[in-house]
Amino acid sequence: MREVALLAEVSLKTVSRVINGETTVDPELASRVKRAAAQLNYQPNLTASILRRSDRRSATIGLLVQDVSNPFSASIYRSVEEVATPRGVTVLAGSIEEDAHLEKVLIANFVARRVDGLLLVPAGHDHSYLQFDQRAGMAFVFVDRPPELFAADSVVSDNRQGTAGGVAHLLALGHRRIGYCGDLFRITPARLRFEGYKDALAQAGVAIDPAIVRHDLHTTSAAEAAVLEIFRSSNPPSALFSAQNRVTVGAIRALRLLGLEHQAALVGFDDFELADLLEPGITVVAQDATAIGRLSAEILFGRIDRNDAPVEQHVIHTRLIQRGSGEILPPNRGS
Amino acid sequence: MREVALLAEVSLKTVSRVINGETTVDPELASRVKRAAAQLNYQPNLTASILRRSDRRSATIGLLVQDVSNPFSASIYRSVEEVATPRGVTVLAGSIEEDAHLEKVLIANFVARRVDGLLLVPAGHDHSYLQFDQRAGMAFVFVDRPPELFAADSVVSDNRQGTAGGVAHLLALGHRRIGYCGDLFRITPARLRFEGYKDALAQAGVAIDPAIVRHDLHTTSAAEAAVLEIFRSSNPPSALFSAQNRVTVGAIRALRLLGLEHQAALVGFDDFELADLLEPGITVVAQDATAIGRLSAEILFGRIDRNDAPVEQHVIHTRLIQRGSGEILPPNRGS
DNA sequence: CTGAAAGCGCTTACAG
DNA sequence: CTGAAAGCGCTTACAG
Repeated sequence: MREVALLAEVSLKTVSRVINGETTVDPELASRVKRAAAQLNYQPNLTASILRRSDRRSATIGLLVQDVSNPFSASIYRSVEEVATPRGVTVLAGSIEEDAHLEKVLIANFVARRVDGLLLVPAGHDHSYLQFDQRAGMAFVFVDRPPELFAADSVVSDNRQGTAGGVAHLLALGHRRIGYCGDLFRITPARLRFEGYKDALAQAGVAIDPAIVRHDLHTTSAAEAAVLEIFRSSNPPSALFSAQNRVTVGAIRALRLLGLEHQAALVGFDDFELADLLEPGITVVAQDATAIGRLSAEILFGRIDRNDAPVEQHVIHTRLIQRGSGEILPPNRGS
Repeated sequence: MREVALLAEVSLKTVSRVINGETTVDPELASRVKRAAAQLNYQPNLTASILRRSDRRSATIGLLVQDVSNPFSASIYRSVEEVATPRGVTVLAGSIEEDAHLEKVLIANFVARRVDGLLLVPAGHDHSYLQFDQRAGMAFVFVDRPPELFAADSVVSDNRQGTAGGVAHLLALGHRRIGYCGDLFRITPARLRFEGYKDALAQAGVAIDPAIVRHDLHTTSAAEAAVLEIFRSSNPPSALFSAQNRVTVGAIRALRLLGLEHQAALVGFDDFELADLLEPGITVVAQDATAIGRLSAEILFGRIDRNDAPVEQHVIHTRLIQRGSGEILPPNRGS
């Protein structure tokens, strides 16, 4: 900028005005500045401008998910971007990989870069360490999982009711022995989904059998192995609820291997591409990732603008989509 | 930092030394500084530090893909992150959406934020506008698509040979009438894949019939409509090559609707999750997105460290995976 | 409408 | 081992 000013023979301040599109500049001077900037291939330095500016806005927000390559995370990312881009805001993203330490490292990094706000799918269970940043004006919105020991807005699915609805669907068809396979139990939505499973069974007066319940299945292959084990046991269930998208894929693989895909009913939590093209089609409790991402981003921008509104938890409803796998009848009721 | 210095009763420079972990500080002073920093909840400002530092490294790279929610892009993103994170480098990402203008806007934004280098899946066809940034020291690596009118490293799949191999596979089974459905024709890999299709047909002495060739199919639904049309015609092909992952999904949907999934052979370019669980399993020419992302990132970091090596194009090989849909025989040879 | 001075939070280059 | 001064590229707050 200094060089541009020298070449255009104006002051630094005049160059700054032209670059920022202020209208109170003599057209003659403005065009001289523009010519000089083009000639020197001047590139404004946003970071310097942010450092000095009084509002201190960086026009950047951070998004921390567990794994950018999981389709659920990717959909959230995409919908956040769709809210941010029209505002001229850039999204910085990162993957936490269910590691509470990595969560802290990435947040510190983003805070050090002075993002305007942070969208967070947290791995940890104590977010009190964020209170200093929050007091210093950092805006936080928790996505998919609520904050713990910390007050911030959140946008989550109705994990408990959604799961209860999916399990109730199986119960209504006459299933009485329904297995359950879930993601890492320490993750709040995983715990809530299990609560929903218990709710539905209790409502129907069915006792839980720990022999057909598995937690902490975090990869497709772990889920596959668990489902194989459950269905190879002496007293297998007639139906299964898989409480996460990767778990559902593992369950499908296991049932295929056993040749049981048309005998055992399956309902999964979270929808995925091609679920309708499998045979049978996979019945799911679908989350609305797009709505979650969009609302989270909108709330974050609201917080960034004025940080005084009371903290709220927003619940996005899930929807049961029947495609066949969840409508398989139990043996005693089968045709 | 100034406030920390005041509270600890040392100079600004001493605080800077402690924060940056320099060892030439009296332990007594160092601990006083640390206490003061903790008490004031001091957060270092990375952007200010970068602005002043002589090497000017921001420890940030930019990644521009077409659509972060496409599984191919998501895999690249993930593998780039796996190279960047251990180096303490943050990845800034954005979606170009096949819009050459948006490409320029996002690049300008990233350059203004002084990223150390840029990984780019380009939408445009004239990258000469990047030469000023390149001369100013910005490192570029083109991913999945080569640069045009511009010299930079690139990492791409062997689109032409991979497609030729997939089509040759169908020809070897006796298919003579093979349809082709491709993504936006202006995209270089789309064009190269079509070249590969033509290569294989020419090699086998089979003439191309434009009636069963479609380009510019950019969404699943557009591909589905095109495939419906091709197979509903009076002279449908016995096999189809779908040249992109979304196109393949559309083709699968169309063949299902027509009840032809076990009659018409299908080979797709780019692998996707669950391809093996469909009936029939989908035969694909698989790209190694992880290798592409990883190599691209490594080359970029090499460029950032020393910018003098000659520009290279790296080709990552594809691999034919036979799963059933590509092994369906033509009617005259059918059992 | 234009510009000279000060300063954002930090590091450099130097002197002690 | 420690610190006072200058400056990274920009904007603010003011005077003209």
